[in-house]
Amino acid sequence: MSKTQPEVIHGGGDIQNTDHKRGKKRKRKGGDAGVDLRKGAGKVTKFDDEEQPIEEIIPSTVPTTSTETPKPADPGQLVHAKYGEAPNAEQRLKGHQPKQPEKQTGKQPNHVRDEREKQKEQPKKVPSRPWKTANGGQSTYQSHHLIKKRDELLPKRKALPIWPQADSIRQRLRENNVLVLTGETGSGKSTQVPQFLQSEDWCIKTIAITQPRRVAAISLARRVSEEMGSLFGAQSPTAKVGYSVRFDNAAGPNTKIKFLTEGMLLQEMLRDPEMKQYSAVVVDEVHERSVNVDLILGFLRNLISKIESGKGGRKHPLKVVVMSATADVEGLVNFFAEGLEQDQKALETSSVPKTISQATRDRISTCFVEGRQFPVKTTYLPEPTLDWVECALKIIFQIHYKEPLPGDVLVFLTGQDKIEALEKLVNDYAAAMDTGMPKLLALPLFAALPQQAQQRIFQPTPYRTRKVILATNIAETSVTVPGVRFVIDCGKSKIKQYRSNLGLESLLAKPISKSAAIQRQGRAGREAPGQCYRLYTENDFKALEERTMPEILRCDLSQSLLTMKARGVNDVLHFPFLDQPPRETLGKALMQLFHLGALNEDGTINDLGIKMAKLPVTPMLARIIVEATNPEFDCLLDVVDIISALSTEDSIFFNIATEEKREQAEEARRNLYRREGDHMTFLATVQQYAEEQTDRKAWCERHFVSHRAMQSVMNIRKQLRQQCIQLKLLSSEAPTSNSTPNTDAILACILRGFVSNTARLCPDGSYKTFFRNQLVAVHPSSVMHGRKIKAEAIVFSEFLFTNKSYAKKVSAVQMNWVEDVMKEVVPM
DNA sequence: GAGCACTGC
Repeated sequence: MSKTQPEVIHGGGDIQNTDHKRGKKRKRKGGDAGVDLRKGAGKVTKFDDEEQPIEEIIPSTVPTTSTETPKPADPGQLVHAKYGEAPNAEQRLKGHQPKQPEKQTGKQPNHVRDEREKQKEQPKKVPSRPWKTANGGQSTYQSHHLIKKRDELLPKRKALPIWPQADSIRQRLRENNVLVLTGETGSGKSTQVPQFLQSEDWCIKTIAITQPRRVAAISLARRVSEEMGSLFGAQSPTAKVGYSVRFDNAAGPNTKIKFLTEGMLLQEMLRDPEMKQYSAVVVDEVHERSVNVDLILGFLRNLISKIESGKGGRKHPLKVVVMSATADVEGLVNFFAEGLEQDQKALETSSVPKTISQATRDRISTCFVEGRQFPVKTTYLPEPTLDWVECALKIIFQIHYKEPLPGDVLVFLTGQDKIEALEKLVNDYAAAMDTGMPKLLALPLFAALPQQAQQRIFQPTPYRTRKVILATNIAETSVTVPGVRFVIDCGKSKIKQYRSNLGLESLLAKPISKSAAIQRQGRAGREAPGQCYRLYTENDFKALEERTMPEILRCDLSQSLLTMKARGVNDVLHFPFLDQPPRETLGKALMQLFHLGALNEDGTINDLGIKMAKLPVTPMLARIIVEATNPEFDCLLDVVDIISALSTEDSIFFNIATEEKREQAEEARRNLYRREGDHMTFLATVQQYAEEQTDRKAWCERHFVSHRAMQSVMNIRKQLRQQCIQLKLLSSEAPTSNSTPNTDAILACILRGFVSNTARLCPDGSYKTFFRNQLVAVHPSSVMHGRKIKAEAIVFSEFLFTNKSYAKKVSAVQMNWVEDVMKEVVPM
């Protein structure tokens, strides 16, 4: 048996997985030969040692704590897969979402439905009649395979902490419509709760279960379909388990359990406010408090109040399960109870009732499930330190000298600069270690790191080596690092905060919250008892905030408010927010929407606003798209290309580490760079990439452009074009690429969306914003950075404060253009 | 001369 998790997690046996395994086998055979997996690439030997136990590979001289090592197939660990560990690996290796077979939307023949009904009565029975697969044949074999897998998984499911509570959970939801379920990490709640509910009498429609991240939605869906012995997603229209994430909808007419990202559920709520296609909505990972989760909870609270007071148009029940890892049960119960109480007292009264009666509170069920976590011993610094990089270095070596192998170290740092600094230090000191010592392998981990480098944390630790993973808070939620027994926590993380009065985002290292510190600490106890070193004093810990400030209190609300308005929530000031954003922030966001032309003077949404809300981009970018359809400008396709590039998360022009490489890259990118600025540079890049028909990957390599980013750009571009056709902004005829882009028209449109992000050149060569006269520097990542001849005015699509105010994604404009748009937007 | 982490019709 292998002790590594990724293999345990998928086992689905598709080609990617097999490759993944092979890669690791080679690696393991290579043993202490080195770290670089790619060395052996291509030379596939034999794989008959597939099941060779790790003990036979690692000589017995290596100190192990094998008695503490949990069973590799621990279902508790499998649940963690939703944090994206293995599928993340798989997916990121591919560079984009796994391609699903063509969606099959054909109507279900009656016999299939009958099968479904039968199965519902006797969930353990196998459908006697194998379904037809797209390629025919194989289905019987496949069905046996699925059932075998399902039966194998059943004992593991039964061992999950949540299993004994199944009846209790079902009972509580029969009594009440809302259940608040606190399930610690490893309890199995995400995979089991939907399965507990699917055979209930009230459950005649689909169960939706939301996830903050795409990979989590997909990997959970795969896991649950295996546990149910069902096909998965788009494999067959009869599949009972599906998922829906951006660019990839794998749910069909027979989907009983559907995992979706929070954003997708919100979009569905726009089309179907009463959620008639669902019998239950399970909101998972509520403790992460994403903006989307807050909106979903507000909408659900309104909907439940409406249903319970008999006003809804729904014909069948709707059950809501709110699942959280931390125990803020009280807050969530009160939140929903308040909705019920308020409804009884007639919705007109806007004042929130101060007291909630016990009777109302009893209408919200609660449930607590313990997790599966090993104890973690925590150590604090006796005195505070300023240099925690140095401090982390000492502790790493202290652990390495004192503690037996295996046991990797995970260090939480704030950002790339600190990670790279510490990486260098660890490597330098490790090189000077006594040759008799086990080796140390420092592995950086942050989102901007190329995928291949990120994958290294999943490769098995080489012989007589201890991994030291140096990570940002990507390792807190998104990536589960296997093999960690020691955590070092610097107590800080970089947080993005939007200041609506300045229209500026800041990205600064701030102290983390207690719950984040506990989350980090817990990463040491996933596989065995662990240790956590906090690089601050116990008093510092006690002084931390209890919870991380929810995102909704620190982000630009204009997009959320536009979504709400489009869904018919006009009075956004009285929307039930779990945490009420300051009135001023709401007001600023409303003003912004008004200036963008999305709202009427009375604050109601207009046709333009409805169109903007339907575009999957920020309101500013949506306004630019609509502006481009103005006959005066007529540059929609070019603008869509630019917006696609602006809205991809990873940068198209990745950073280059060494000086000589950088010069090489500048040279290679020269025919992409445009003197008009970043936006026209993006346009040239997208268009040249799109024109490349033979080998786009090679094109990217030649131009030092990120292929992964460009694939994502093309996905967004396709989606935006489709949406433009639906909104009748674009005629459906095949779009033809323009001869020469009309720069002036394009920049005029960009100006319309970003009037407030404009600055003029001052005599001393600096830029100051038009509105607030605030000093702003052109970011070094811009093609406009360091120009000798400076533009008289600039427009920028990002405004960020780190060590000073930076304009990112900048274009040169003429002073009178800015004045013209300003007159139009804010008539004086 | 610099880059916390997610996500959507």
